Amino acid sequence: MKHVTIKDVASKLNCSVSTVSRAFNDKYDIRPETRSLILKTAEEMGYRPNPIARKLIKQRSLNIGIVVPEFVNSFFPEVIIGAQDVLHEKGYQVLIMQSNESKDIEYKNVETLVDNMVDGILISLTSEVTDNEYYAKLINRGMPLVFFNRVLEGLNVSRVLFDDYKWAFFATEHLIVQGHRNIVHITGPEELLLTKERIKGFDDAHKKYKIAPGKKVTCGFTMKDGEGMAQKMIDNDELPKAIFSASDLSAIGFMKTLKNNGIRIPEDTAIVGFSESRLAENVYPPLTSVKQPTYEMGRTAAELLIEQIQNTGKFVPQTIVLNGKLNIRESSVNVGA
Amino acid sequence: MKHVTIKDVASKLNCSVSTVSRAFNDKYDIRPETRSLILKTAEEMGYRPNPIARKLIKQRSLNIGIVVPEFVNSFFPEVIIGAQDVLHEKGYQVLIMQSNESKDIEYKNVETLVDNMVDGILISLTSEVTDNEYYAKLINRGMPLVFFNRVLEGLNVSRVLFDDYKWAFFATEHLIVQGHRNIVHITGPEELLLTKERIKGFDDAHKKYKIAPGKKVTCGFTMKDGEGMAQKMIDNDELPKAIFSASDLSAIGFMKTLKNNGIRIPEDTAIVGFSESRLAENVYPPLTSVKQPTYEMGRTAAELLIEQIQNTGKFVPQTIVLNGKLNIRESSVNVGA
DNA sequence: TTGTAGGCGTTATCAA
DNA sequence: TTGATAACGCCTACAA
Repeated sequence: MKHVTIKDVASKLNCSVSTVSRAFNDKYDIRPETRSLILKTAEEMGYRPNPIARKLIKQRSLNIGIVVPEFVNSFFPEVIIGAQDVLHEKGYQVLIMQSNESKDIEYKNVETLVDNMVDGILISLTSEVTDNEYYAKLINRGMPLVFFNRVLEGLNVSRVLFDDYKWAFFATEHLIVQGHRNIVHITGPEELLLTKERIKGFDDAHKKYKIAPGKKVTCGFTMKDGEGMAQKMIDNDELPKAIFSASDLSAIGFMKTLKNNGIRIPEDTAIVGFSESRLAENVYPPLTSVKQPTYEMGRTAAELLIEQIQNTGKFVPQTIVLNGKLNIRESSVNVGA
Repeated sequence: MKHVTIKDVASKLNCSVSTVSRAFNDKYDIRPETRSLILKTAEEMGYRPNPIARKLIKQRSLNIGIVVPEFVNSFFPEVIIGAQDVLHEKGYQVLIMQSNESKDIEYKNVETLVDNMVDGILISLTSEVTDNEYYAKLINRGMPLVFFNRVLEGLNVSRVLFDDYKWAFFATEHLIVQGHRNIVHITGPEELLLTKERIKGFDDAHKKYKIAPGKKVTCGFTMKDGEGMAQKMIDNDELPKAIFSASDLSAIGFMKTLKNNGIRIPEDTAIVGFSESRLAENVYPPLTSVKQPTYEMGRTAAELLIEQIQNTGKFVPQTIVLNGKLNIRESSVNVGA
């Protein structure tokens, strides 16, 4: 497509390109009448300064990139909306990229954003990313970066995360208080820090009540993953009395298979999910789940990033831990006892 | 952040920038050894051609923009994944923007993409966009464009949409066949073409069975919208025997209020949704809904766009209508009769 | 096979 | 207050 350029405007008005440029850059060394004439003419001609050329010379874009591992769950979209609200307000445009849980795509996404000279990046990692090297390099090159939700350790970078340990602890404790002694934790991908934190919370809750540690099984975050896990347990005849799942979707998939097999929830098996989605309160039976402050996570990450961009050099990375809430519903309430 | 440039590489190797450039552009007028030496050195130095500069000179970016009105529903994310699969394969990077159902943000998003010199745009409109003017201009300027799902009429542009008329007809017919004669259609925002099509389908199904036309009430696409609508009907004592809702979310919100008021589904009021979300089969009772081919919609739109980009000028815009499926579940099956 | 130079659309520096 | 000109990083005739 064709762009009207600064030259077109200049030649139409018989003035130099620098004058036109000045009119658009709010410098004061230009006569007001000239300025308004230029602006008017440019408007008529449909001229808009080309930000590509501008980027090239200014080395900044007023664009921010957001990279998420997936957005089939409502979790990331909600975070993005929070971030977007802050960034738009500050005059930034937001470019979103999703990595489909693939490390290769994630790296490509980041490169694309770097190539497009975004001023900063908000990122949540795919589960395939386990080592620091790539991002250490990026940070070293001076790209303002904030990790959220799925983060790495050992990097000098800001992070916004959820207190996975604490809420896994509470979720487990809730099941224990309901009288359960045979709880299985369906974890997320083992590489994720949040998985490790949730496992720790799960174990410590057992310790507090002096119960033998519950079993852990690794599982993905999708509904299909949950369905498969349930089927496996049923087939092996090792379905526990209670399940604490690291994701709502896998919990709901799990429930689905149980229901199809005539197993009652919570009477036969109680279930607690994590990372509340809109699904939780609408499935049957309604699912007990840990609610995370998604919108706030996006806002916080965005604010941190902007602060960093505005204070390059003297900015000290921080880690902000957000709080949550356990929504108790029928899927875990011991109606029998 | 600092970029290694072509000059750095050239001076390191004591050659000219054009030689380096050539090495990266796979032209054959370069000695293989020179080429591989340059590539190797560049790699070591961390040089990557700056696509901003490249865009400026080539006037193309290998980037495609996708603009969606929202992505809280899983509908648009699924479409995006379909489009992304095609585009990645063709070597394009995908920039996603969401408009939050606001016309202003939508236009800004489009401008940002144009400014970033994307090679084409896939777009689904916010409900606030009702006139052609803005997009007519964009098309006129030569930006390759494909509308999907939420489209405009009267523009010379490719469109991928769903046969809303047909499936609204079938959904309604299903309720009629179940014996219902008092069906209310909860529509989407009136401005949307798809809303009009669904209303037409709803009415024509009534005609076919020679039943007096059912009532229509306008409503948003969110769960809250559905909840409010149900409450209003209950308060006014005008709850019908059957509901055909233009969105799963509003249908589910509707169900929620009904359940809270002790109204049985489908015995007291039967419900059919539209645009199947993952929720449909997991809520209680499971919701009858029209399933749309989201992933395929994304693929098709992307393919159309690429075709258009590759044949600028001689490309003839097409409208592709995709098929769907009615998933019949408990929420609408007449158990009483 | 390689180098030189002009240009993509801007902004910034210096003269005028 | 305005204009010429050199960047920004790259590509591509054209010349060597």
